[in-house]
Amino acid sequence: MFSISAEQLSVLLVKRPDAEPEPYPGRWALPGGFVDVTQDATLQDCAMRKLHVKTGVDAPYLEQLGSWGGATRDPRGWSCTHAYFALMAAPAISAKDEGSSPSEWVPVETALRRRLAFDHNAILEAAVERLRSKVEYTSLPAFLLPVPFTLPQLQRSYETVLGRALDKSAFRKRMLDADYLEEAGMLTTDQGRPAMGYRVRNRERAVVFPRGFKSGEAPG
Amino acid sequence: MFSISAEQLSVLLVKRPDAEPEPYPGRWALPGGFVDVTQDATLQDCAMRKLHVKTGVDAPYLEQLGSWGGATRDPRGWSCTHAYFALMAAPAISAKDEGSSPSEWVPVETALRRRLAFDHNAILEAAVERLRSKVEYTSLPAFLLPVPFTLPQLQRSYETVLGRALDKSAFRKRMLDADYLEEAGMLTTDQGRPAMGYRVRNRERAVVFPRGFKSGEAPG
DNA sequence: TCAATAGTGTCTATTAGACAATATACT
DNA sequence: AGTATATTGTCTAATAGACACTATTGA
Repeated sequence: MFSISAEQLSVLLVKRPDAEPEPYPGRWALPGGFVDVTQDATLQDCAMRKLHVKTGVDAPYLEQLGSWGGATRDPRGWSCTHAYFALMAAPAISAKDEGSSPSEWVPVETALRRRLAFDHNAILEAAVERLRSKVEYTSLPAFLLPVPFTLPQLQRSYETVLGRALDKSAFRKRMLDADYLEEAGMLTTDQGRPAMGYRVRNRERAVVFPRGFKSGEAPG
Repeated sequence: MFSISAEQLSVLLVKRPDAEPEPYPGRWALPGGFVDVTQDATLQDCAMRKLHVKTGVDAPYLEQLGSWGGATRDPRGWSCTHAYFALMAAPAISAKDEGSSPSEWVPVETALRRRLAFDHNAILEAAVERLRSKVEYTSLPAFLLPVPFTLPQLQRSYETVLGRALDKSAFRKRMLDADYLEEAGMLTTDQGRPAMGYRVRNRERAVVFPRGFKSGEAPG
């Protein structure tokens, strides 16, 4: 689960219980859990359920990332995990409001420097790589903003994920030419001229642009 | 497992046993099977093993496609499958040389019209869609050819997958500018001028071009 | 010499980006 | 007015595609 927190691309981590029978006690991990065959009709349903429990968010952008399976990734034996990645607006309140287990939004660079539970470092790396590469040629960063948002805010969202500046004029042309945004009234900001607010027309799927940004990495 | 057979993008199908205890007896299905935790260290290893058993091919292009899990996809109960797709050169001999179970290379359009076992129609659709969309901006069709191959052959491979003609000059510029091919001596053909043979430098991963072909669908 | 295919050259329309200029808010 | 930000316009360099042309083989 990704969001922009403190001007940085951040990921939600949960702390594993300290109790010994569980593997990796006390370690930070990506949110997850076991499929419950009594309530999860599909893998996607399971991911949605976990996500709702953790964040209260109902309809984020959700995409299957991949599956990791093998003999050594869990000390309890051969196991397989199904990773999804979700994009959502920065939560107003910190994620810790559940009494259950501690969780926090951590900038991805920080998270990757920690030794996460299981093979979650590898999974997070893959997720960040996929996100960064898709941001070069899709509208994904729009899902990291609360609606409505302005084009300058959207541009900052792109720049935050990509870690480099983009040209304003070219950026606006790309977004408006793709015709995936609809106007949602003027928004006044703290300072300066107000800007048009937008929302994405179809929150189910991202828009794909015909090419990436200049000198941008190509999709993987 | 995809290949080009009879000038068409084709997929390997296997016939399920007629014995009743097995679900979907006698139906055509995508090749697959259960993970064997005693010999498959990872999911990827398992996919490689299945592929080798079915086709004898050792090092094709292999990519994880996605996972399908749910309560209704297998009559025996909640199940999860991990789909990979492989690209390989057209096998000289038909795939049926195993005495085990009947299998055949079928053009994808034909295969999709059949009622395959399980949810394999959906999986095959996803695979074809992924392949077609990635062909717009990657070097994937190079893996569908025996090496060495000529640029005209490579172009036909692209055109076969995409189902439309490409401009020769632009195509050659794209391939050679990407610098992912190395020369492998002249090849004489049945008729006309001989052509330079090429092989891909790195068979592990596909090359990504900075943009798609004109009017091509964008990557998904 | 002809048919067939491989390979190259030229021109043009498109467009992403650089960057300057203008517009609109608040103080 | 002056500052800060949003939005638009102009110019240019890069390039993909259209298409004509040349090159090299065998019959």
